Amino acid sequence: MNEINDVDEKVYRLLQRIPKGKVTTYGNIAQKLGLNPRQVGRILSKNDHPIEYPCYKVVSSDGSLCGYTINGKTNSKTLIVKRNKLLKDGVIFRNEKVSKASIVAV
DNA sequence: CCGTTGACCAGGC
DNA sequence: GGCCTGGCCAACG
Repeated sequence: MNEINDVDEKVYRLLQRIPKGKVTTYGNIAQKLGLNPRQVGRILSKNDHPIEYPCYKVVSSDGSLCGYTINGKTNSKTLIVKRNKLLKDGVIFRNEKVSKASIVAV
């Protein structure tokens, strides 16, 4: 059972606000909500809602993909899923990283 | 209570 | 651009 508290809900709201074809960073969200970047990652890893919320639209500050937990597991497989979702959204990739042009601030 | 562990980040080289 | 370091701070055992 994942209970959604206030902070979590704010994070998820911001996710839904990211334009199609764009992504944002953990640090950006953190700053927006006055949190530590690590706390944002923690929230997403513990309360991932891969269907309802586009948590895949969050990448590291340098554009590289991290984590992406599905059903409590994080591995190369889930990482591929994340990349595919981003590609499908029209996000531009530069090697294995998201191009800076696709990273937007919320 | 303490040490370890992260879906991080900025700065220095 | 990549690698390393220090800082960060809640959660866990």
